[in-house]
Amino acid sequence: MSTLKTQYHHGDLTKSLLESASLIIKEQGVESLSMRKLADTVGVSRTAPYHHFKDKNALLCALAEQGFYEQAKMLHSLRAQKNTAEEGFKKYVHAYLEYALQHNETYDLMYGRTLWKAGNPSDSLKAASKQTFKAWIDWVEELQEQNILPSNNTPLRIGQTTWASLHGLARLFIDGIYLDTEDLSDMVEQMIKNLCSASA
Amino acid sequence: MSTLKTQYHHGDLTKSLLESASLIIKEQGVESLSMRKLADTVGVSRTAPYHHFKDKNALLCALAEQGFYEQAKMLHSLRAQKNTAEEGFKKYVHAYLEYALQHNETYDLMYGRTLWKAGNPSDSLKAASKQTFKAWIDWVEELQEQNILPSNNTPLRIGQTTWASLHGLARLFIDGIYLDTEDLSDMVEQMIKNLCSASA
DNA sequence: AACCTATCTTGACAGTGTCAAAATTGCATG
DNA sequence: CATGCAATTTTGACACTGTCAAGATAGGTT
Repeated sequence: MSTLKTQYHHGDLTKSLLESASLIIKEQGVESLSMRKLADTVGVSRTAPYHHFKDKNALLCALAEQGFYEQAKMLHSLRAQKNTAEEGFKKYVHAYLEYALQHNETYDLMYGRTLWKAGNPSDSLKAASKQTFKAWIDWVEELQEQNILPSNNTPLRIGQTTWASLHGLARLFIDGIYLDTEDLSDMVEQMIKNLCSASA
Repeated sequence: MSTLKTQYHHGDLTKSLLESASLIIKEQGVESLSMRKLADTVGVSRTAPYHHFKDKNALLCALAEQGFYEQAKMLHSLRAQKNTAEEGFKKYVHAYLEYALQHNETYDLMYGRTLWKAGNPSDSLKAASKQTFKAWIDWVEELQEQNILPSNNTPLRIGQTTWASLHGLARLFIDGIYLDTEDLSDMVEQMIKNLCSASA
């Protein structure tokens, strides 16, 4: 038994790596995160990180997973507020996009091709994402009952399409296709109208 | 004056490079396209491509630009068909997603972060994209007049949000987040309902 | 025939991810 | 307390990447 599992040489390399990596991608983008530079900034040799993460892919998966937990926390705190169902939904949509834009690099890892297509999403990442999605679908079902989202299809379908819409909006900004963030709130408002109108 | 500008050693390297690159990304993804391997498959030395494209970035920009022209062609041929406005729109939505999924790697270059955020979109790429977008907005205006798309906002806003929705749907599949393409057509149908319902 | 210039090649450099083997170090046991 | 074990870190190495600089080649023009 040990009191602190990773107090050997560095302190807590795993944690340090994640924090440093998170900072680097936030400030310089995922593509300029290299295992070697990361090791260097943490003050450790090139290959040390490989004893804490199998891969660069594994490191990125861990970052993405953190993102899902953060996002879930946000969702829960929003649902805890006493809002009308409609207000709650609107606030969530705004919050979703705010999160996406503010943590754009993490968002990209969570929902981008880096991990899901080009990479190899870890089992725990898949689990985290699935859980988030399930929570969303459950809420969609409620919102349908409350006549806020359209009921012309199953919760799954409505959940998929509305999520896709938010996701698409997020990506346009995140990926640098749209740059005037001034238009954003207007676009979000219009998107909400699009999503809700079918239930009116 | 020369009859064939690039008949020197290879034939038409520029064209060969684009074709080969297009094939490689289609079959193996953008991330496994390397300038060196590309040069090799075309049968030319490592740095030969650099006399035809300043950069890897420039090569990718050219590929993306081609994509925009293809997509524009598709749009025009669809508008040439004699459809009701509504049918025309529906067909376009389906066609848009079909194109995105079939040419997923090109689509990613056209609308992804590789060029627009991490990279450096060329002027002609920007122009092509802007033109495509403008054509879309013009059409949206028509569709609003024909009461197919909602009129509760400007053509620009409606164009932005509906495009974002389609884009988001496309990305979910392209990026490997959604894998059951069986659900696709259902999701597209629902998406169309979402987009159009506000005008009913 | 000579030259110019577009084209292509060879050599080189800095950077990447990551494997294998060696070195270090802290903890628990004899 | 010493010894050994296992977790941790390092050094060395390899194959790969993009791309610059300098030289070779060869087609068209004068």
